[in-house]
Amino acid sequence: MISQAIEDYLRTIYKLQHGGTENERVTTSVIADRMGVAAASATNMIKKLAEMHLLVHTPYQGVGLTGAGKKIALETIRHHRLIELYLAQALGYPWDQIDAEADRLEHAISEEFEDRIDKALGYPTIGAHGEPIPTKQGKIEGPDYPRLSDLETGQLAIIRRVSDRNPEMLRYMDQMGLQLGTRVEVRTKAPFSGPLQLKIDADKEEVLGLEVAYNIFVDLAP
Amino acid sequence: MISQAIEDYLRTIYKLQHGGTENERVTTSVIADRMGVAAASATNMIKKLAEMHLLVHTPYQGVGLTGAGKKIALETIRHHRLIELYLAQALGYPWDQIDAEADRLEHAISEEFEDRIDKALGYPTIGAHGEPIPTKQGKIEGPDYPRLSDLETGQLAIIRRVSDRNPEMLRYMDQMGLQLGTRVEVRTKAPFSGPLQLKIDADKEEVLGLEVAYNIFVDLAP
DNA sequence: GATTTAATTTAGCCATGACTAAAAAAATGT
DNA sequence: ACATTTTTTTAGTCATGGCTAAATTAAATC
Repeated sequence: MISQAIEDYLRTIYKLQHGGTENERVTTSVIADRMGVAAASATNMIKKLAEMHLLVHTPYQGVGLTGAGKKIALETIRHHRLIELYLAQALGYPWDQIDAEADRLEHAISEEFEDRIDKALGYPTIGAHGEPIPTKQGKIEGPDYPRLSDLETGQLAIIRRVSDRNPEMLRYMDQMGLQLGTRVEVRTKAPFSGPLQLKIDADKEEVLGLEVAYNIFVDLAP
Repeated sequence: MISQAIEDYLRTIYKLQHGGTENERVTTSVIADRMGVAAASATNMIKKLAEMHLLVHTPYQGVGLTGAGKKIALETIRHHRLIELYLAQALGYPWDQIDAEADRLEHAISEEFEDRIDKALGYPTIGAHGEPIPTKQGKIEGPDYPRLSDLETGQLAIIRRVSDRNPEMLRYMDQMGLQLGTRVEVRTKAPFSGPLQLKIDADKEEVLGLEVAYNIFVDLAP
């Protein structure tokens, strides 16, 4: 049987394989860290998931999801993102709170519920933080946007996606007026990994640290 | 800690104490039956709940909730009924499906979520099957409606509440045009616990079995 | 009142998924 | 190359909440 814990692990592993910087090995300790459990607990679950053929484990090396594992991960991610979007759009939740709430709800919903909120939202393909929402068939695709921190002085862009990992950072972005669709222009970029000076929405100028900029993905304006 | 299982047991026990016919003892076997578990499992949980002072258990006699136990039960019932109503009103669920869905969701929601759907629904006091919704403070009150099966020939009444226990029965009521607010008139009542002949909504006549009528509560029209 | 039946409890087991402590393997430093 | 540190795994424990089988108590029947 597929328990909640299994779903959580698979989702976490999927996101580590993909979301993260390319070609990083997905190791026991990274998984344990993300799941907030002890390394031994992660080892146990990895062993179990390997026995269930949901992932392949090379001891001391890391894991990789199988087709079956990926399928479950994507279903779980779909649930999660649909719920997030529903919380934001239908119930007016701010975007820094939806991840935590969706974490709890995603395991409790039925297919019926998923279908109904999907319909209520108009069959969306993009989540509340700009991430692509996997289809019911388990397809996921979305553009590979560059990070705001990679832009050069003078470049103009539109915010298309943000990392949802740190709620405090999301709140900070809100404060700065940085949302999906916001137009930003890099006025100056300080050397040695310094902060960016941004023009936001052709409106106001702000200084933004590189760590925040690293978690914002943009579409280069033509 | 208050686990999901504890909440489920307390809610079930509360409903057995109140909802049911008066003065029935709430015994281990009745609880086990309603929870769908073996009697021994219920015994274990009852023991645990008694140790937590959430109920008082007289061995071989039955249980009674303490103030603390009742409080948790009512919170859980509030969650459940708010979710049910939300599913029906906001997502268009038919009333025979909301109980099962709410069962799964009720343990997953936060206070924040409860507050938001409460607000979205306009702070309702009556649930989707006509049951009173406990307040946040744990107060619950509602009229004691007579059962449709207790009416006499010729009486006119309005449906105010139905039992939500049997989804199939709810579906049947729907088919017959029996909903909250529906006006019914008892045309004839067959003797020896026979069926009722009803005029529904001054519209059509139908014959209704006594078991169904027993699960419908009505307001006597003046 | 004795016996049978039904309800309840006890005893002991299982799966899940956490944990700590210790052992083993891999990576790193000198 | 060898010692140290870090990562991973193994071993063994715990709490939760189910289960069955057997024992006990209460209720019902003769």
